[in-house]
Amino acid sequence: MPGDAIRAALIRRLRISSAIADEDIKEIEALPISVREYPAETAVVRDGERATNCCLIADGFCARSKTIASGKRQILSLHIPGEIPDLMSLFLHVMDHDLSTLTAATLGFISHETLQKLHRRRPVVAEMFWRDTLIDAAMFREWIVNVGQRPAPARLAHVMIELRERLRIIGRVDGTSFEMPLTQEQVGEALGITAVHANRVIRQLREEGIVELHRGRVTVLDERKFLELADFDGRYLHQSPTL
Amino acid sequence: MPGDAIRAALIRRLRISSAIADEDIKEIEALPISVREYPAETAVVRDGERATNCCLIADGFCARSKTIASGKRQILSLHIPGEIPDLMSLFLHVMDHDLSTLTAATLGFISHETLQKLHRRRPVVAEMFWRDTLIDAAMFREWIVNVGQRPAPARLAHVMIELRERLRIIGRVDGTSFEMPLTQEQVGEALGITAVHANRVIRQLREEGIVELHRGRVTVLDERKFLELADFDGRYLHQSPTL
DNA sequence: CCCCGGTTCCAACAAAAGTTAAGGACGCCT
DNA sequence: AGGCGTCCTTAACTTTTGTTGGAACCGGGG
Repeated sequence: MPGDAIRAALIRRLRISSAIADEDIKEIEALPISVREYPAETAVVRDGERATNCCLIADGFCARSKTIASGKRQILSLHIPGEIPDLMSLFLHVMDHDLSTLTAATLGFISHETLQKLHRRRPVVAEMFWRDTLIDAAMFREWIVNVGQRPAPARLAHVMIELRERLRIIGRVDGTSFEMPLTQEQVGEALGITAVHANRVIRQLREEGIVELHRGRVTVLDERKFLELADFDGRYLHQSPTL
Repeated sequence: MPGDAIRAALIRRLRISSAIADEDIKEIEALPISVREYPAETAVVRDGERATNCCLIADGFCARSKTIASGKRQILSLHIPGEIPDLMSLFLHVMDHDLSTLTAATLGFISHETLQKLHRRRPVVAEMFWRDTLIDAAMFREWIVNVGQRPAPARLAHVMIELRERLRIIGRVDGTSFEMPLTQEQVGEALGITAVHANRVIRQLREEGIVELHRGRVTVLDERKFLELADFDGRYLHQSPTL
């Protein structure tokens, strides 16, 4: 049954930021999930749509974004397996942004109704999910700082390290390299710069022997320089449930 | 009793985004709140601190911000009376940013413990507060877009209009003008530009007869041009509880 | 196998924003 | 009234980023 692996990924991730009781795990494991495959570069939910489900990433990468009147697009966050990128739609039914796949992905859908019922039955689970949406917001805050205050090379390094720290938790970092399946166009949209400038910045970091980004994969060349450039403090990820 | 006016402001605001039952209003009115006065430009909670209370703005303006290693500061949001800017601390106990006053302010503090108990008693109230934190996140998303994709003059106009729409709800817009008590330094920190450039942009909008910002007060000179420049779509404020 | 479309890469030029430096306005305190 | 400090204002100059246009690369489909 494919749903099982999905549920396991979710539970593993929730454990990182909250402490869960066994009965609650059972409840989550019993959640009805309908699975669906998506090709790369496809909209899952669109800005303005009314959502009735939340979507759990079983496999693949997703991104959230907003497009303004001038046609420019801003990527707001990247999402990896085990995450529920549109949990917010549970109470904000009309989407205020897009959710789309970056790579081919398999997604599990859980209806809002099911989740609401679970929350009434198990307030602790509700709090866990609430906390998850709060971490989501914390990541947005850091993203604002990144786009607003850091020079472009540091912005790129920071996004890379954030992604790496999250991938590490699900065992998806392979030595000095990990996946970041964005085109340079999309890197630009994430950093608030043009694709041309994204290319310049990527090249600069390569030439300085700090980090390489090639075909959707990041390879760190000099960890010390990389960390120093990124100015990364992972506290905002709130990965410790004890605090 | 000073607490009453505070509670009333909170309830009025919650009503905008959620439908509330009478019993729930009674519960909120019964919440123990300890009131405290703050001078302008003072930290309320600091990045890294452990919070045990949430803070309700009774009067005055506040802002949330983060400071990076290089010393640069990014303002993340502005807050007005009736709001609870650090509701997120309820489940993210260690602050990942600063909350400080912009003007002299009177703040009401509600302990996390009290709120948790209320949530267990009244899950609907918990959902209301949850929804509030989700709207907070929606505002962060729009802030990312603003800083990442809009040219500086549009950024300024957008922040102004967002603030105006929120002030309007609490009856704080006076014809074509409203309060925005930021120094030009702070305007720069909000928009992700330097104070010098903030000055340039403010002057430009004044010279073009669009909007005037003087001594912490915005006066709109040409509403049509102002709206057009800002590219504002208020959907992200999620002000309709019916949707 | 080659062609095609989307990336990646690059250079030259234009525009936006940052830096530095300095004078002016204004409120506040004595 | 005078002095002081903060904010605002402006100019000249530098750096970063955007724009335009084009060449090279690469993978998939005919």
